[in-house]
Amino acid sequence: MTFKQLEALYWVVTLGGFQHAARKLHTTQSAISKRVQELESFLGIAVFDRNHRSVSLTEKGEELFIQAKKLLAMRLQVIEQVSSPEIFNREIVIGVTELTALTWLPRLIGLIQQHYPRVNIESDVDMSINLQEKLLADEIDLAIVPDAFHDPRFSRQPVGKVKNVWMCKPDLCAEAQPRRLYDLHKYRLLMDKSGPGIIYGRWFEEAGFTPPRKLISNSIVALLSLTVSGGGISYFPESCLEPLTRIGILQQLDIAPALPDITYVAMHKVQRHSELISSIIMLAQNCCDFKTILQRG
Amino acid sequence: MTFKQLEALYWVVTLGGFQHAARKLHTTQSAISKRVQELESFLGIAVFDRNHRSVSLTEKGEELFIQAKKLLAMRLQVIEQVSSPEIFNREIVIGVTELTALTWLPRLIGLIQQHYPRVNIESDVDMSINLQEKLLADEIDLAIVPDAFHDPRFSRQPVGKVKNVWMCKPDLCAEAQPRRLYDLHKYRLLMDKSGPGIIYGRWFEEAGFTPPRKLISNSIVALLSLTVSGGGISYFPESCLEPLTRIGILQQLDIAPALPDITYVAMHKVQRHSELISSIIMLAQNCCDFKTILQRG
DNA sequence: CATTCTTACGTACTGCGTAAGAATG
DNA sequence: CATTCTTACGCAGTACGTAAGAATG
Repeated sequence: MTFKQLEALYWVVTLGGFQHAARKLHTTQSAISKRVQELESFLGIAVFDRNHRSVSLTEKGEELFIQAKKLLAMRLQVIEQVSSPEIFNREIVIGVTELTALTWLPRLIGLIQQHYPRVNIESDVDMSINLQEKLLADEIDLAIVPDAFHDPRFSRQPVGKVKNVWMCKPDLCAEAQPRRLYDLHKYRLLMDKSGPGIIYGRWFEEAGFTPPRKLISNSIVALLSLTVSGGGISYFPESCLEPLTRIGILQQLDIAPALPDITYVAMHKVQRHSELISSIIMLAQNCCDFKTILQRG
Repeated sequence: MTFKQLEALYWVVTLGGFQHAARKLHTTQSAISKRVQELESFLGIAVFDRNHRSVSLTEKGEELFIQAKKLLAMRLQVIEQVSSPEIFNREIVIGVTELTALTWLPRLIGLIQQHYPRVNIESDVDMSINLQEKLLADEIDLAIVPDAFHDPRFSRQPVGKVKNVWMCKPDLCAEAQPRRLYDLHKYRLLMDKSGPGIIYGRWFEEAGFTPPRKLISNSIVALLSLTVSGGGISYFPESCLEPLTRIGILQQLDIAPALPDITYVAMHKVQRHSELISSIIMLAQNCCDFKTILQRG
C-alpha cells in the first residue's frame, strides 16, 4: 500500500471520477485505474462499486477512504513540519480577484517565492463567486476575495481592507456635485459583478437606495475605462487610483455616507489545512496593500 | 516521501544500523542507504548524523522518526482494518518453547493459516529467556512462554496453564516412594534451564527446599530421555506424558505440596500492537492444550 | 584493521502512457 | 451514442544488487 495509491483513491472520491483525479495528479485515467486496482488487490477488497457509471464507494471503501484522508493529511503535515522550507516542493493554486491581481499579487508571489523557492505557484484570477466554486471543486487551494460569503465549509481569515471612494470623469458632475447617496440617482452606476458589488448592493438596500441605472461588469479594468470615458460613476480604491485623480483623469466624489471598507479574506476549505497555506496567509496579511497600481518609477 | 523510505528510517533507528535494517526488510545495505538518502534529499534535511560510526538521529531526524512511527503504525492498522483476512499478507515470527512446539504449536499454526492463509508464519523454538531477548531485538513478533518475566516493555496475556507433576523411571523409587518435597533430596533433579525451571527454582526457595543435585538442560526432549533412562526425577506436564505413564515407561510421583501450575503467556512489545497479533493470541488461547504429544492414531 | 556507510554501474522490473475495448445510462 | 472505466502492450525511468571505495574508532 503506497501513498500514491491512497492519493489516487482520495482524489477519485473527492472529485468524483478517475478522469478528474488523473488531471489533478498530472497523469492518465489509465494510471489512476491501475493504482486503484493495485490497492484493491493488495487489500483483497472492492473499494469501488463498478456496476454503475458514477463511482461509488463500497462499505469497506468508505472506511478506507476515511483512513486514507488521515494518512495523507498526516504525511503532508510531517513534510511541512520536518522539511526545510528551501526544498519544500509543492504546487499551490491561489485564486484572487482582479483588483488584487493588479495591485499586491506580485508582491505576495515574490514573498512566497522567497520563503519557499521550490513551491510552484499558479494564480487564478476570477470573480470571487467563481473562486468560491473553484475552492469547492479543489481547483484552487486558496482564494483571496472580498468578504462577501459566509460558507461554513471554508475557513476565512482577514488579510486586509480597502477603502473605496466614488469616482467619475471630472466634467461629469461639473454643474452639481453630488453630496449624498441620493444624489447619485441622476447617474449611471458602474458596478462590479461579484466582489464589492455584492457587498455594496446589500449596503444600498439597507440604506434604502435603489440605483435606477446600473452597468455591471466582471472586469475592474472595464469599469475603470468606462468611468474614465464618462460612462458613469463608479467606486475604486482611493489609494489605488490616486495617480489618476492627481493628474485629473478621474475626480473623487465626496459623498455621505461614505462607502464602507471592503475586507479581504483568505479562504480555504476547512479540511485542507496546512502549514504552507497558513504561512501564505500570514504573508498576504503583511503585503496586502492596494496602493500601487500602474505606478511607474 | 514513500512508506518504503519511512520503513527504512524506522528500522535503521530501531535496530541501530543500516545492515540490520536491510536484513529485516529483505534487502541490501545499499538499498537502505539510498532510501534514507532519498528521504533526506526530499525533505532537504539531514536525518542522520554521519560523523560517527554508529547512526544517530539529528534533531529533525528525531522528529521525523516519531512521525514515521505513527504513519507506519497507522498504515498497518488501516491494512488490518480494511483488508480481507484471506488476502492479508504479512510475515510473522512466533517464538515458542520446546514444550509448546511439541504439543499445540501445530494446531495454532493450522488455525492461523485457516484465518489468514496469506500470512507467512515462522516459528522460532528457543528457551524463553532467549525469546525475550529476540522480542526486544525485533527478531520475533510474538513469544509464547511460561510466565516467568515481568518486563514492562512487553504486553503479557495469558493463553493457558499446564499442570506439571514429578516423574521418574518406575524402578528408581521402588524401595521408598517420596511423598514430600524434602524426600527429593535423595535424587538428582532434572530441570529445564529457563522456563518452568526458573519458576520452580523460585518456588523451591520459598519452600525452603534446596535440591542438592541438579542437572540443567535446555531441552525438554533431553530431560525426558534422561528421566526415562533413570537419570533422575523431573517434572513434566501430566496430561502430556499420560501415554508414557500408562504403559509404564514413566511413573508419576505423588508429592506434596504439588507443583504449582505454569501459566503460559503471549508476549509482544507494547508498541508493536496489531490486529493480527491480537487475533493470533485469541487463537492461541483457544488451542493452548499440552495434552497430545507423541500420540498415534 | 575491522566495521559501517556511500558510490558506481549494469540490470531487472515496476509503473506509465497510448490506444483500443467493454460497459453503462 | 457518448461517457467512463478497463485492458493490452511497448517503453522508460526508478530502484535494486554487486562490488568497490571512503571513513571512523
